[in-house]
Amino acid sequence: MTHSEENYIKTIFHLRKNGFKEVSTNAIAEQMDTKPSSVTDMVRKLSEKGLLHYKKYQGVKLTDLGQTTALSVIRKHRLWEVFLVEKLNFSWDEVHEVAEQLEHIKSEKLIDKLDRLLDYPKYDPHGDPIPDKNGNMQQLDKVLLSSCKASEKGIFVGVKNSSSEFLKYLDKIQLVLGNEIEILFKEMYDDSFQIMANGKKLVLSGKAAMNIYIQNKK
Amino acid sequence: MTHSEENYIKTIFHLRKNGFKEVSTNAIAEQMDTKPSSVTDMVRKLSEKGLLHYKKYQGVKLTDLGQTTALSVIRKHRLWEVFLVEKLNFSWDEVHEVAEQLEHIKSEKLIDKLDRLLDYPKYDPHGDPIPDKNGNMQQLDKVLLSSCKASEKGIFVGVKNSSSEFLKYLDKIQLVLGNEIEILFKEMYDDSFQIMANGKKLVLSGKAAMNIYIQNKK
DNA sequence: AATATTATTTAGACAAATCTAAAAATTTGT
DNA sequence: ACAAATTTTTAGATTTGTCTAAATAATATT
Repeated sequence: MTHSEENYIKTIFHLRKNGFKEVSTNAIAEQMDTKPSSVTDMVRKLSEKGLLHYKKYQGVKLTDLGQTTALSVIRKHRLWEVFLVEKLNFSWDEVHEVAEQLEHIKSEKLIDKLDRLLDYPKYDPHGDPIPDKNGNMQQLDKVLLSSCKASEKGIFVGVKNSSSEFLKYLDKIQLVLGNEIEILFKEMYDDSFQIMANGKKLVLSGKAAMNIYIQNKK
Repeated sequence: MTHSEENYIKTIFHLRKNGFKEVSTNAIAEQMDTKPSSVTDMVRKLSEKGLLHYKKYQGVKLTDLGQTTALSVIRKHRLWEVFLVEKLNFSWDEVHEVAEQLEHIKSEKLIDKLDRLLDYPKYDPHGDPIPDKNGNMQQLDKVLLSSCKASEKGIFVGVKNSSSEFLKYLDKIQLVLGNEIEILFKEMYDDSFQIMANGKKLVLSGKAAMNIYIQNKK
């Protein structure tokens, strides 16, 4: 598989996960910053290779082989991200770009050994689950902060958007994965939140709250 | 720079080092397992990019920019090899292929941090020197075992040929980088050597002796 | 020095991944 | 339900890196 093919498969996997049944040509094109006509060509090729189901005008769906392939690439990406943060002291907003390259290195032995070096991590630096060798991953039942009500408590376990700007913003306000969060107040006017985290009071905009996952405590 | 371009530059650097003034089209083609006509095309392109000097029918020579580029790729390759052996417990005969892929990852920060993680190694697992950020490397004044005479002593500091077969052979006879070697006898009939290494007597063929570098003790 | 051999380049083609522009199919709106 | 808007596909072109086959230049041989 080429880098490009792997990127298509990975993108289709992510798009499908985000609630689409069949993934449309335009959606793929937009996500990958390419033209719909290019997507049609590639999708046809991937279909011939048995990685996805494709019928003209009807979008695509990964086959089992396609799923497996996607999970393998995602596993590599996330393991490399952990390596970059844990072993090389990258900050969590710097790792994505480099991991995009590293995920295409072909060596099963390399990934197995990397996994062992990192002590078989279950989550990447952004809280996303890392598939194991068989493609199984441990998904926390997390909810968006924006969907929570006043007085609820939880633990900050992930971000929805991993853009560098958002991650740097979280660094600045010292909100760190694993922090306990208590919702003090929700402002209905603009959907902003007052929370207590890490012993400090914080105000989060509605936009920020829509990108923070917390694991609810009952 | 593309992977392919980097591979050409690296190959040309190595060929030139091995005693050629101008590197010929055919030599490059043979080394890279491609056709001379492909080399001509690529060499023309690299010349336009200012990485090497090229005049028709007269072979090529790297420019300063080309040298620098080659050393940068070689630095990455060798650092990754150290990482694979030291941190992931690869054996020295398994690292080359994976490092061939990793050497093309583009991130200066990554390499700087990897260098630090490994504590700024000066040599790779085969004894080859690792260029620093400025392209400087510490070349030992080593000689081939095959060029030595009886009673000479030295330290095994490198291999000329890093083929997997040769490296596995050395593993089998337990000859390890850093071992002290004493030449007991050179058999003129077939250029084989009797040596003492590691407290053990070994017989090395002329072929093996031509691929073992030792640092002479005066 | 003329000829044979070898090395190198040129010309034209191909596969991969992309693009633009136009055509066709599907979906939407009234 | 039919026209309008949108989505998707097709057709043809481009770039990169490669190839084969033929032509040309350089080198070696006698």
